[in-house]
Amino acid sequence: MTATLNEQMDAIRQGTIDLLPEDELARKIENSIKTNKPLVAKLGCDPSRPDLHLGHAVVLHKLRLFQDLGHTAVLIIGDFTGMIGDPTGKSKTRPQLTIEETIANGKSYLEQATIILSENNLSVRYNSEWLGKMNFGDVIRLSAKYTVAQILERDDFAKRYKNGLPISIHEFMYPLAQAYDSYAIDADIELGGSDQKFNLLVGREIKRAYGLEPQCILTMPLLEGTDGVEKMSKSLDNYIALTDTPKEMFGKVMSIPDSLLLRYLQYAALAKQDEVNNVKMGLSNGELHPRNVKVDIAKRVIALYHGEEQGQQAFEEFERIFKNKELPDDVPLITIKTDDCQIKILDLLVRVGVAPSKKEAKRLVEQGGVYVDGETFKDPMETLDISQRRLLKVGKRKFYYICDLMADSL
RNA sequence: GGGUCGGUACCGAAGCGGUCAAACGGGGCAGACUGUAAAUCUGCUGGGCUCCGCCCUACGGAGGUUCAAAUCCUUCCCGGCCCA
Repeated sequence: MTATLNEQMDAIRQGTIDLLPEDELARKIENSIKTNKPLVAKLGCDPSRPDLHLGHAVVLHKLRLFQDLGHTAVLIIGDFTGMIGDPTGKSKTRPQLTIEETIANGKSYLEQATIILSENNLSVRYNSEWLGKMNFGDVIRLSAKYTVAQILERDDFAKRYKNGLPISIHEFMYPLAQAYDSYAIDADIELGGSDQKFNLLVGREIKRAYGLEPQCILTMPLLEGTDGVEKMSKSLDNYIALTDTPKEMFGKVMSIPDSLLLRYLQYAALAKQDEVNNVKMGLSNGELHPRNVKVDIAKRVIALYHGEEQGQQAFEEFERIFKNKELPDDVPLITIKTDDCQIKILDLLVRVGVAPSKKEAKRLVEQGGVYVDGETFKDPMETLDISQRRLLKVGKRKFYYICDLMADSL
């Protein structure tokens, strides 16, 4: 542990929304330096959605920082709480998962999380380990430590209650269960998205109620998804997954609205505050072009997860397709079995999978979104000869080579 | 337990016997434009066919009334609110 108290605090503070209470954390760090004992930094994760994206990455990178500062990261896989389903930010009750599902998801979560986290000072715990052992009496004792009024302070509960939407009792238990995790591992600080603030604070209270030193809390902003409005989430399909290919990442970053540039620069590309300020100035005085800034962000995001070279390649491919309107470098070849190398264009679109039904295929054609060998294909009733390889393009970015199965093998 | 209101397409939300595959908004898709897969504008948005037309499925579930039901009746399931 080489970083001084101030260095640590400065690094930790970067980009946070809440860091509470700061002086308490400073004391903990001071003590940790003195006694040479690492702090326990906790991050709980909900394995109901096992696909990690850049939104999750914001907090994970912060947890990584704690590791880099010599502290211990404890990742709690909420296999037990997954069965409750965290209601945070939801206007609806979440579906509950079975134990088997949460375990499988938890495993996949861990694999992805370690793309960012170091494996060295990482401890992974499943909260069924302690929550699963509690009996009804334990649960009642836990719930006795919090009041309905306190629980209802939480914004989404309050809103739902006011709007006459259902809240199940078990949802009240979620924050308590999460808080109990903090007690179980004796966390010094818990990280989370800004929507987790309430849950994290419950962790403070519960630890105190059980006679331990309260935890500090740290929240990071919720990164907006590629639509620019909603927070990034899989269910809204506006996410950039950690496991997306470089090309996908590049395209998705390029599709964010200009208004999100600085957010992504800071939280997806992990630029430091002064660089963010410089870019902000550059954009407003016209020195920097938004498109180029976006390209830079895209490259840096890819570099984080796939390496710099991949970033450059993805960039070149993007230029090729969208600027020069050329072909991507890996157009898939799809072979189709026909009797006479003739196929109706509608059938073809359904077979290839670009349209779920013939109706939709028809619409695509009628709207001029289907091209064969570079020419717009206008008649939905027409038949295509595929005795030779044909290039099918649907919309702006879906490319396929189509060929009859028999012809291709010749 | 009683009363009352409600459950409509991917989501929100109109419709309350025929003119309803269902207004409107969001989302999604396609096109135009552009500096980008930004923004803006336009169109489309249940499925099948012998495709300017016809047919099938669909308005919480199951029955029923009617020439005709998302719309009326019965019953069941689910939810909100009020009373107990």
